[in-house]
Amino acid sequence: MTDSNALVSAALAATAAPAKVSFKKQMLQAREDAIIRAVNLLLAEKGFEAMTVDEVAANVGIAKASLYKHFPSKEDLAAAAMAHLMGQARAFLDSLPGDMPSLQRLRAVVHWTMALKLAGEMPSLPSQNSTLRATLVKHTDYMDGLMDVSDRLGEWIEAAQAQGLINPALPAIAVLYTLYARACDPVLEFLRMSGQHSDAEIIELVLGTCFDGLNSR
Amino acid sequence: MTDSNALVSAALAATAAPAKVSFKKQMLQAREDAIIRAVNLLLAEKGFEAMTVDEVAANVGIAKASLYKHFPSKEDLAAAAMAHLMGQARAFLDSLPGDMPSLQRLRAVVHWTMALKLAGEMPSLPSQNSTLRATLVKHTDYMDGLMDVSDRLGEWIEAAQAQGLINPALPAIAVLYTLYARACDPVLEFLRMSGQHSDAEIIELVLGTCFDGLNSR
DNA sequence: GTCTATAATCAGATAGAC
DNA sequence: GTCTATCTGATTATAGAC
Repeated sequence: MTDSNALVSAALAATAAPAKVSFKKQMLQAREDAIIRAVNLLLAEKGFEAMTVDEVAANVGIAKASLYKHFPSKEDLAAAAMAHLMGQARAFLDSLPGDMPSLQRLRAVVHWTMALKLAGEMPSLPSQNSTLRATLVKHTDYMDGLMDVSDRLGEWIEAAQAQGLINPALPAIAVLYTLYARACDPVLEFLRMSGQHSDAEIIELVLGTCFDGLNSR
Repeated sequence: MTDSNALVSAALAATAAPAKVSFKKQMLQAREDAIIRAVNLLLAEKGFEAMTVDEVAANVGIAKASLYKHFPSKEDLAAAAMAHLMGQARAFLDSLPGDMPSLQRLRAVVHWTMALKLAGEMPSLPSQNSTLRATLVKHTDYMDGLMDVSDRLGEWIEAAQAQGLINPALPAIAVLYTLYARACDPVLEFLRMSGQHSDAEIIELVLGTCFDGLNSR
């Protein structure tokens, strides 16, 4: 090996070594993204209990043991999917025009969650499973995202109440919970199963009953 | 054995035999009622998937094998609980005063279902489980009850729409599904967990958002 | 890190004595 | 019909070679 080759090697090492690490990290991240996508779809389709780790591995196209190298438990798979969902939600909140009124923002968010659910991309978790809850509250990415989203929605709710557009007699926390609950509303699937309406019509219907109620105005 | 004893025996047989069958049937029915009560509570507390047949047997105080003499599968346990719920619902519908306006009837029904849920007596089933669905649709008691309840609620909905009290632009089926969905609304548990309101206040809150919406009126 | 193979556990359902 | 004991299958998780 000549001196010039040595120099070239050194130069390559200086640049390629970090580049190779980055590439490996990219591959790792890409695989984990694929896993999370698969988990998300399965959670939306059949829920946490009915989803099996074998299915996840099969859908991703890797062995189950490889899955456990990335995520230490089934609960962590679900937590990662929920954290990803929170990331999507924050991105959507960011995408709303700066001059959009608070009430319209809230409607837009609920519209987005309903569309996600009808698209089969809204993961649903049991609210009673205690080991799952424990994993979720320890997942800082998820919890940070959830709190950020809640804070921002809470501000919009209070602003809309101050404008007299949302019923000021309702506790803001009750409004927030109602919005979250509408993201998982089974009425969406029921109406789709009835086969009488398009997805867009279903969303308008349920969005309308959420904000305007069943009674006439 | 004397003739008189024979006569007594015959008389006892004529009366006691049917009485004994009735008694046995009563005991059987009482035990099955106890089973259904236990299933109902467990379904309300942890849902179908998390409920185990061992738990049901333990709560009733009998062996698991005995349980399977009464009900052939876990799905049939859930179906029996749902049929029982439909029976309760029909009794409640019957109990409403004959002169009560349609809209008030609907509100009363939703109030009743929410109270049941907060009391921990509203069984909740996954809407995706296909083998469970198959068992449910084959259970004629349950299906008859469900259809009767739906028919009667449907009439009240259309009457309230004809009076202009419920939004006539909404398909009646969408209103019906919404009322059913509010019986399982997770907002009830969320609000209770927040610890800020009494059960009565929670029901009024959620009942209000259901019929009046989140927006101001 | 990925794989095959396997451990360990749990839950639904049943056999067979009484 | 009720019991104890067991079967059967599915599922989470891991060991160990490469």
